[in-house]
Amino acid sequence: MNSEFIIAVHSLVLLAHKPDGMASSEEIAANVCTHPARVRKVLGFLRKNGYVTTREGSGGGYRLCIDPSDMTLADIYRTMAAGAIKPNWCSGNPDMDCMVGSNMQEVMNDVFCGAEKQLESYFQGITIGQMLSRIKACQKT
Amino acid sequence: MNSEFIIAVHSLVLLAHKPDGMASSEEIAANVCTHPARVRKVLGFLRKNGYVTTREGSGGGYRLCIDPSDMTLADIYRTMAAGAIKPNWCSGNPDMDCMVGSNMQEVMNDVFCGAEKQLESYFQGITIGQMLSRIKACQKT
DNA sequence: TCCAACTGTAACTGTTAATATTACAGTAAC
DNA sequence: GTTACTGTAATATTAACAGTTACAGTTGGA
Repeated sequence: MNSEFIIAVHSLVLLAHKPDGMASSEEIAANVCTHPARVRKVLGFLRKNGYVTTREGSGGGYRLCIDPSDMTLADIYRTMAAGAIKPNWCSGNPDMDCMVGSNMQEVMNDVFCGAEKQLESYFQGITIGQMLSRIKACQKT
Repeated sequence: MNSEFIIAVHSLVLLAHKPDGMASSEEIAANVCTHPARVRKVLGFLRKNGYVTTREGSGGGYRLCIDPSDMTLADIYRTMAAGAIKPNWCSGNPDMDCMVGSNMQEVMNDVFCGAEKQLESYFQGITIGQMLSRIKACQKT
């Protein structure tokens, strides 16, 4: 799994938690524990997909523009990490003479496509709002 | 996802397909498209978990010792790639002052554990025997 | 109008993980 | 005892990933 998915989710939860729903890349990076440039890259994707708005210049930053309970991890997965569970390495070779070796890539591909759908349906059931609730629950205990 | 999972599945399907259910690391490696030493490593794991038997020395090799229709991808996943969908990178830090940053690791971990279970239940529904059937179906078309 | 605080991007570096390769000891069949 | 294997460790080699630097473009306010 792509770690940009994690950065995206963490950033959105943080924005949902902030009273004014806004933060700079520097503030988010400190919370996520990474470099501001990386946060800007990830949140740039989220902006292009309509999850946040950005304001450049002094006093600028990122702001959530969707209700946290309407945003699922599946949306973010599709945006940031689609196809991430399938390994980039693959076995066999379609030009091969053997039935197994020549068709394995196609069959394996189908298997991972199914796995991806399964994963997406799981992520579909978790919203950013729920993530925030879970974090609050952690805090109490 | 770990590519050793793919090598394991491919090797087992190949063994299931062979009339005598047997092959050497060299033969398997040529079919999978990797190095024999890698195949030996992966099939060593499978031997330790009781899926294949090996015979050293001349005329030796690997032999399937479980019915292909009793062996699911979930078994292989647990053996070769457990925990593979969770990224090794993680955001936040438990020692942090912020509620979001300090609890994100734990919540994210729970999310990925759930995802893993979901994936395993999907793999549970696919056997090595079915993989071979799918490959035969590919061949016909 | 200039300065300070931001985002947007691209280029580059360093580090880690994945894969390939080599090597050789151990084992079994002929 | 020679040949054909597995088992395993060590060592390249390569690709992926995260971190960093740099700078142009934008905005708000002194």
